[in-house]
Amino acid sequence: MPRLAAGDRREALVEAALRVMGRDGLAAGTTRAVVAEAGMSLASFHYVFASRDELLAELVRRVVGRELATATAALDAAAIDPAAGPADCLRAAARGYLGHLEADPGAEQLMLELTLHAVREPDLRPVAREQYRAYAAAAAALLERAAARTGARWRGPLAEPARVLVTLVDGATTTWLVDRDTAATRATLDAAVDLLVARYAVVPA
Amino acid sequence: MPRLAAGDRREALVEAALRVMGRDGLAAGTTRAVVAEAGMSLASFHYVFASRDELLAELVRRVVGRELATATAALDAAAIDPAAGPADCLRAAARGYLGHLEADPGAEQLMLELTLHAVREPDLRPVAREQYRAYAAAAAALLERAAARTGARWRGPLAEPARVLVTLVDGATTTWLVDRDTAATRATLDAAVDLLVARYAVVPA
DNA sequence: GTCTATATGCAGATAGAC
DNA sequence: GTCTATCTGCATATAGAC
Repeated sequence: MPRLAAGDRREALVEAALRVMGRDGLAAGTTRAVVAEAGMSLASFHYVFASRDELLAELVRRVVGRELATATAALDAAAIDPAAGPADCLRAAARGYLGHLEADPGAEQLMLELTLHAVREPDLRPVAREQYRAYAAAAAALLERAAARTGARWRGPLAEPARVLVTLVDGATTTWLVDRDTAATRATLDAAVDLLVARYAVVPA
Repeated sequence: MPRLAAGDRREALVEAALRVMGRDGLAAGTTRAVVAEAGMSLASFHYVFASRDELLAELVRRVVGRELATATAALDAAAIDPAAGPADCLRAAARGYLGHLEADPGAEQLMLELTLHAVREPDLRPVAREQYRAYAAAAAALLERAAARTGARWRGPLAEPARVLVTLVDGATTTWLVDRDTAATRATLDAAVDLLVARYAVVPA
């Protein structure tokens, strides 16, 4: 193995962990499985990470960052049609998410597993809180953007509908992972979006 | 230890597992930890359960049964006020659930951990599906009862709003477990109930 | 920086005496 | 039916040569 900078090695290990744990679950992502996937030795792992939990914390931060980037990109793409209303934008974003979930279910399941694990571990709890603060902020940004692009506006503070949105995506993910009923999940999200817009948005005539 | 019938021993082990895993998580619920909690020897475990997964399957079935009983009881209690509408009933049921979640967060977290674990294990996948079928049926029964008690009725098949309800409760649970913000979760559920009723219910004047 | 080899401990499951 | 003792394997983490 060539000599790698510590940062590059951390990066490679995070990517390997994502592959292994996405495929077989958080519990299957042992340090040994991760280094095998990365083609490294076990000692190299502990050279750049003090512990497995330190890897998990970095994993969450990295994936959340990636998700946020994907979400804003999807939203921008959805708001191109000038005749679209905020409900159309949000529906398109929801479908985008659902497509991503279908394409790589393991990744989203892993995030849920990580969240539940982090909540149990005192050292990782702050990471989970940060993760959900980021989700809420992203949801608020999504709502704001959907309104701005369609000339609508939202009643009251964004925090409430943003939290409803996060709750819905979380719940829809869990439910879909169990029954894999994409049509039903799409219907649920579509209905939820309509409800959200009906209650919180002011759409110009 | 006295000689116990196999059935009684299974029951005792399931209860012990619920305590240990509710407290410290699914991963901490090793066979050894469970038998220690139950005050039994390790061999007794394998005398009545072929494997740990068999215990987990029975665990899910038992808790789901208990949850369904609690949910219907709470609904009946909520529908006593003759002036209540379906939204009032559902709000009361949501608050009842939230109270239960606050009183014993570990139990609900454990159910989520079990669901995600079951989805990964081929042998347990059918258990998870059964669990969510039961949730959906319970949600439909809840909606039906809320309508019947208040003279309202639902538009279209119950399956769609029932799925929305399950999704919401799932998502609200995850979100609450992370930030423990009861007020925000209550607001989310209240808003969601209003939305649900506005879209799906026909309330008599 | 990178490796092999190892320390240490706990997991699920079983053997076999009583 | 119930127990102690044990088999077997894998976990995280570290020591120390190169």
